Formats: sequence, structure tokens, C-alpha cells
Amino acid sequence: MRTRKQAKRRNQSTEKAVGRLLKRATSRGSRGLKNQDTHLRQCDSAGKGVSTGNDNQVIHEADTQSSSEAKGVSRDALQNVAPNEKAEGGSYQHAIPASEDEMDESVWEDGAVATLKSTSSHAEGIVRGVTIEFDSTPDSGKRKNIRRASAEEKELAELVHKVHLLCLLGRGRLIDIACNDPLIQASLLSLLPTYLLKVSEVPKLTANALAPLVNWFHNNFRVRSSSCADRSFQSALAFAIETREGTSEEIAALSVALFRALNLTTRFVSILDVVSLKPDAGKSESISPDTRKRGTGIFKSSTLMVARPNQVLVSPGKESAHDEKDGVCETSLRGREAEVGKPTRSVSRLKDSVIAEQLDEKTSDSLVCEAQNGISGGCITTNTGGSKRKGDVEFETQLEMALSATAAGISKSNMESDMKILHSNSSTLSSPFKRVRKIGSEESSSSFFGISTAVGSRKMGPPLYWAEVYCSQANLTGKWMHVDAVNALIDGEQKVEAAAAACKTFLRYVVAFAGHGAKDVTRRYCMKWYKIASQRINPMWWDAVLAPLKQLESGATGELVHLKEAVSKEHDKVKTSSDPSNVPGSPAAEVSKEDGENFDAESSTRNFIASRTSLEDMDLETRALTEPLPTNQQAYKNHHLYALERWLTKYQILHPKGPVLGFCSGHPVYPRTCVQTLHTKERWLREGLQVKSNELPAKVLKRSLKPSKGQAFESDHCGEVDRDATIALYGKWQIEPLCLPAAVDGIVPKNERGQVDVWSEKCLPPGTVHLGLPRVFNIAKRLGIDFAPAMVGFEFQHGRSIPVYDGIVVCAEFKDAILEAYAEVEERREAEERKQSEAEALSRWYQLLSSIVIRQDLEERYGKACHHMPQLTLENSMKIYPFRLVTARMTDKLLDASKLIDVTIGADHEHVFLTDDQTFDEESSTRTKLCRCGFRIQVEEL
DNA sequence: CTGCAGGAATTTCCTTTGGAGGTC
DNA sequence: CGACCTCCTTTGGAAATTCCTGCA
Repeated sequence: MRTRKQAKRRNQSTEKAVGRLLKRATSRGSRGLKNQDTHLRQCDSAGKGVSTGNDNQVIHEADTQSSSEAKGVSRDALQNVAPNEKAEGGSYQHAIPASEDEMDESVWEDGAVATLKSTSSHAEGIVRGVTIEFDSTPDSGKRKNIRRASAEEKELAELVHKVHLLCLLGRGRLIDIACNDPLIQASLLSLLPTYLLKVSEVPKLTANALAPLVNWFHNNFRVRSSSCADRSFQSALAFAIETREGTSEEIAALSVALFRALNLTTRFVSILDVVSLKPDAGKSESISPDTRKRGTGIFKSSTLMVARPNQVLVSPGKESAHDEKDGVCETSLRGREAEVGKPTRSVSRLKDSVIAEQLDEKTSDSLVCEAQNGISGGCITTNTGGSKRKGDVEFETQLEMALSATAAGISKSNMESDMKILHSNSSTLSSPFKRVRKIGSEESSSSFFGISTAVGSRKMGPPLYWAEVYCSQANLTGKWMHVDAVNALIDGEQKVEAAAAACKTFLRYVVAFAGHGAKDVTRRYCMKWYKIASQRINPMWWDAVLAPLKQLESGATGELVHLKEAVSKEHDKVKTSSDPSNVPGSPAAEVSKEDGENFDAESSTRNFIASRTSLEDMDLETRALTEPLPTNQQAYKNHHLYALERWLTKYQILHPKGPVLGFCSGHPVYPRTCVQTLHTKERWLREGLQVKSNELPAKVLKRSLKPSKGQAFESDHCGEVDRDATIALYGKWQIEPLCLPAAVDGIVPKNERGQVDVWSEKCLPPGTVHLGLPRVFNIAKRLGIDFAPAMVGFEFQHGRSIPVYDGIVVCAEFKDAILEAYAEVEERREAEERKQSEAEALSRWYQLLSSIVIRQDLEERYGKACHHMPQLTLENSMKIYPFRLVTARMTDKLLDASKLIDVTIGADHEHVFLTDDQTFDEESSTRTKLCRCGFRIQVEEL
């Protein structure tokens, strides 16, 4: 729109200029054209897009003029140039502008003229530096970028995304395998102080037990940014052990190897930082390597800087909570020191460093203390002693939320009472919204309370790799514990998302690798699934890819877990709560179903044995069902769990309309499972379903009948007769399997158009078959069998939708008879066709050879002087002699066409082509035959 | 600076049941 | 005279998606 407006404005100004041109007659006649010229050049520059921008930049740098001065300079420059013009032509001295508008215009025009005419390099430079295109360039450049990605580009981007995913999966497996390397594990064990070896002996593993180990590791291994790409990952790991430093990937892998060496069930977890699924996102993504590089650079140095103070501050064998706390606090300190120490490149780094310096000026001690105070609370709640309790609490809240999200009956009363209270308390609708907001903020503040300012700031790189250690005692059911040895973080799964987000890394795929397999554990780390859902690949594909890997992973880590009765009950609850949410086609729902079944089987025994895998699946599923309500309305547009009525489409309805799960901006939030897609009767029919009798339409749409161009006037006269045409829509619950009238007495039941719509086999009336054969209706007609044309769809041609037919529908009893007759007829037809084509071939050969004979005849009669006989080929002989030249006299001389291939009769001489005189050219597959008389013929062999 | 809401631009999806004129 | 073939104006409008802008 804006573009059009601008174009319009430009046109208007051009028109004005043309008008003036006409008024001012000859002296300034070129003005309007020049103006147009300028516009053209502007357009050109717009077309150039980026390159123009660069040019300008170059000019800009050369001039060392700020853009704000450009206008002023331009005028000055032009004024400077003007005298030259005067001196040369002098005709411009009358061009004193009468108004502001005109002055601007003259400046533009003269600018262009001056650029063209000026010979002084200095002036040229200035003028060029001020070239008018400058103003238009950024705008046009921006506009050029707006161009949408085509379907092809999207497809390509998706392919690239998939390939990248597969590569990263492969990489992850590679690392996982390297972590199992006995040599690497042994080397790590040899470095480990003996007091830490006892970790493996702890029967009931918790986060606390891991803390000293993680701290030791963190203190002894540092992150280096650059990697040596040449060597294998195993040797890179060995080198990293030797030097005690490596890439964050290597360090994380080493931590995994160490844990595995200690007999801990451990996974290598990685964020698959895959290229975007959206083609245009490549542009924004292209920045990300920079950020990444920057991040890792700082990260690396920060870690380097930390090592020392860390050793001073943290003594091994301390209480885990303190260790953890110190570790975290120091990360922030590290970042600060790193910034001071490193030269800065980008603006943000500059900012960071400024802040860092400011921070540095403060007393670092107090800072550290503050940080410690701030963080320790979170750390303690997260990690010390409370991990078990916290897990329980989490589990309970999640269960509650799952129930409220899905099981309508249970939570409805509570919800209603809540609503009543809310409504009685406030007259406005905004209050429920406020409440939701408040809850949300409380939640977020509490859950992220423990986040260190460093993890999740840009000072550190995105946490791309970490380990997951199975802690049997971390939860009632056992838990996969997030262990980030690089950043000395344990059980910080909630912090990962924020940390990644701070580094502009999307948490789209978090994959855990073990036992040569892999499992998607994104749910554990991603709290806002709706934000990443659209950035992930089609889940069907992803699940299919992961299925075999998941099995491998499960085989390696999925030991059986003995559960207490209480736990199993809770899981039953989870199962029931997840059942109503089973949306067909949603893989998550399918998983939950399977789990439910598994669990049924398992809980039937008294011991309640479940595998770690199924427990984890259940945990992830619970998380999937317990996402907090988003606070912004737009998040509900494609939210997998919740829906707002305002985002429903024309063909959607809420059924049942409730329960209300909360409010967003005053709008009630419903479970997504209540959203039903409606269809017309015809549409349901297409799927082999029909609307139950006596069902009223769930929704009635007004069809806006478009009056066609010819009818436009008529409709004016007729008023709004056609306007109240409606479309009746029905929902899934109003549908039953299609029962069409069965075929009776060999008569096919037909629709009002005398045909059968065969959208699928389901749409066939009972007792009939679809014979999708060409020309079969002739047979049925001939045999006197009742049939109906089978319409299989529509295609658009010339602005109309045209039904597409494919064969016929007949009663099943006639199928064999028809097929038999059809085969017979088709055989006859084919024989006929073959005969025809043979006859045609024969006739063509005949024509060809007659033409050759004619030629020969003519040659002999009139072309005796011509000694060298031109080569006759099939092609040019056909070109030379049109078929109609074949005369009756010639035809007499022609024998059987098949014989004529080898023997051609001339007027007085019969050519004989002996096999000895034949040559064959392999390349062109042509055989050259020679008669003793010198006549030569080339024949293409097939 | 970031996130959100609303609007504009653009793409995708859904709908849908030829006929006049010429030739054989 | 009827069967068959060819050509004609390219859907087209609503929903969904994406991008931009202004605002808090």
C-alpha cells in the first residue's frame, strides 16, 4: 500500500513537472523529462538493492560526511556547480525557483545535470557523494527485502533443515560413541582424585552427590573456542584431556565420559542448533554465527579467567550447595573479567565491556556477596536437600494443571467458583486478566529466581551441550538430572531456555544421546512450546527419524524401575487426564495413549514396574500438557493446548464450550480439545461419512454469493435475493458412517446428477464396484448393464471447475462379465490399432521409397552431368519429394515395401545392395548401402 | 529494547458438476 | 443427426501466514 502511494506521489510529481514543461515552453523544456529520468534512476537504484547501499557506503566513507549533512552539502555543491553551468551554457540563470517546492525540484534536476556535465573531479566527487538516490536507497532496499520466499525456497529450506538435523543427529551419535571409549574413560578416571571415586558407590544418587564431582571437573577443564577440525573426535577428546581444555562440545563430552566411567547412567545432551525451517530466517540467522562466535569467544575466555579464582574460592569436598553457588557466582564474575581483558568488536560487546568496567569499579567483593545472596536462595531451593521435595511439588502442580487443562469434570466446579469470585470482585473484565498475569509473573519469577545473571546473559555462549545423569533418588520416580559441567550447573533444566534465549539460540530440538541412539527431550527444557512448535519440522517425520534411535537409547538407559503404589496411582491420574486430549494425528497424543496402555499392563501387576523410558515419556508428556497459559492473545492462535474463541476460523467451533481454563485479556481460554472442525454434508460425504438424521447444523454460515460480472446489474434490480444463501456445517459428533442405498436388481443407485461420486471406496453404494477403465462404459451400454459414470474429482479449466470422470460404477455381479467383455474388446481394439499403425507405417515407407524412385528417375533423365550422386537420406528425400508427386507409373515399379528396403528399382536398372558393400556408422546408427552402379543409400537403423 | 496488538501484504486453501462450435 | 473433440479468460475469494509499525 505504502509502495503504491509513493509510486502515485511520484507519478503526480512527474505529472506536475510535465505540466510545467508544457507551460514553460522551450527554455526549460527538458525539466519534466529529467525529472522522470531521475525517477527512473531511483527505480534502478532500488533494483540494485544491497549493492547500491554498499556503493553509497563507500562514497560515504570516502567523503567522510555524515548523512545528516548530506542535504546541505548537496545544495552547496550544486550551488558551486551552478556557476560552471552558467559559464558554459548560461541558460540556467533563469531557473531561480519561485517556491520552496520548485527550489527542491530544481536542485534535484540540476543535480542530475551537473553530475552528467561536470568535468571537475572534485566537484564530481562531491556531487556523486550527494547523489539523489541516496535518500531513496534505504527505503527501496528495505522494500526489496520484503519479497516473500517462494514455495520452492520454502521447500529447499525445509530440505536443508532436515539434512542439517540429520547431520547434527549423526554428530551427536558420534560424540556419544566417543564418550564410551574405554581409553578416554580410563584417562579421566586416572585424573580423578580418589575421594571422588566413591560417587559411583552411592546407591541412591542425588544431585548433591554429584556436586563435588561436577565442581572438580569444572575446575580442571576449561573451554577453548577454536577446535582442530582435522582429527577424529576421539583423538580430540584425548587431546582435550591432555591439555585440560577443549571446545564446549568436547568438555561436555568429557564430562559424559567421566560420569559413564563412574558407572552412572549418562546421556550426552545437545541443542541441535539447526538452520531455520523458514527461508527468510536465513537472513537473521546469518547474524547468529557472529553472535555465536562472539559468545563462545567470550565464553571461552571467561572460563579461562575463572579457573584461577575458582580454585582459590572453592575447595574440593565442600558442601555441595556452596560449591554450586560459588560456581554460579563466579561465572558472572568471570564474564566481567573476560570483557575487561578482551578487545571488543561489536557494539553489544562494547556495551558489555562498558558495563563490566563500571562493575569493575565497584568493590568486587560486595558484588560477589550480592550475587551470592541473590543466587544462593535459588541454588539452595534448587539443589540442596530440597531437590527431592521440589520435584514432588513440581510433579503435583503439573498433575493439577494437567487435570485442569484436560479433565473438564474435575476442575470445572473449582474453576466456576473461581470465576464467580473474580466477577463479583470486579466489574471490569480486566481483573481476571490481571490475575492471570499475576500468576504468570509469580510463576516465572519463582521458577527463574535461581538463574544466574551470567547464565542467560550474552556474556556466556549458549549452553549447547551438557549431560543428563539418571538420579534414582532425585524424584519419587527417579529423574534425569541436568548436569552442565561446563558451567558447573546441576539440575538447572529451567535455566537452559533462558540462557539459550539470551544468546539468540532457539531451543527447538534438545536431543539426548546414549547407547548409539537418541531421544528428543526438548519438553524437559522448553517451557514455552508454542513458541518453538512452528519452528520444528513436521513431527511425523521427526518421530519417524527418531523411532529407531529412541529404541537404541531406551535399550541402553531404560532399566526397569520399581515404583511404590502411590506413584503408580498418580500416573494413573496422569493417564486419565491425558486421554481426553487425544487429538487424532497429534503424535504426542499417540505417545500418551501408548504409555497409558503400557502403564495399564504394568500396573496390573502388584509390583508396579515401569521402565525408565516409559516413566520419562510420561514425564515429558505431563510437561506437554501442563504449559502455563500464555499472556498474549496471539500465542493462542496455534497453541496446541489452549484456544481463544476469537482465533477460531470460519469452520471451527467450540464443542463442548468449556471448561474455561483462564482468561487472557478478558477472553476466556478453552482447551484446544474443545475446538472441532466443521464440514458441510458434502464434505463429510467425501470422507465416507454422513450426517445423522435430525441433526441441526452446528453452525450456519452466510454465503456471500458473488454476483458474476454479467449479473452485477441484475442483482441490483433483484435486491438481495441471493444473499441469504447459507452453508450448513456439521461437527464430528453429528456424523455416522455412510450408509448409501444398496444396489437392487442390478440397478446402481445414482445421485441427482445420475452419477456416483467416488471420492474413495467408502463412497460406493453397497453391492457396486468401481471399474476405472477407459471406454468401459461402451461395454456396459452394449451389454445392457445399468451403470453410472464415476466422478472422482474436479479440475479447474478456463475458470470453471470441471468434473473428472474415471470409468463407471456397476453392480458387483456384472463385474466379471464386463471385465471379460472389456478384455475381449480391448484385445480386438488393440489388434485393430496395431493393424492400423502397421498400415500407416507401410504407407509411409511406400511414400518414402516412391520419393526416392522419383528422384532417381529425375536424376537419370535430367541430371546426367551430375556425376557425384548426392547422398540420399531418409530425411532429405522426404523433404525433397512431397508425397503427392508419386505417380501411377512409379507405383507400378514399386514392389512389396518390405523388399524395397534392400532393393530399389530404378527406371532401367535394379539396384542391388550387396552386404559386402555395406558400411555401418555406430554413432548415427546409419547403414550406408551401395549399389554397383554407384547409387548409395543411407538407412537409419532402429 | 522487547514484546504485543493490529493492520497490510501475500500465499495458500477451498470450492466445484461447461458449452459453443466444428468435425466425423 | 448424434457423438466426439477442441477451445475458451485467468478461478477467485476467504483464510492463513508473514511482515511492519506503533505503542507500552
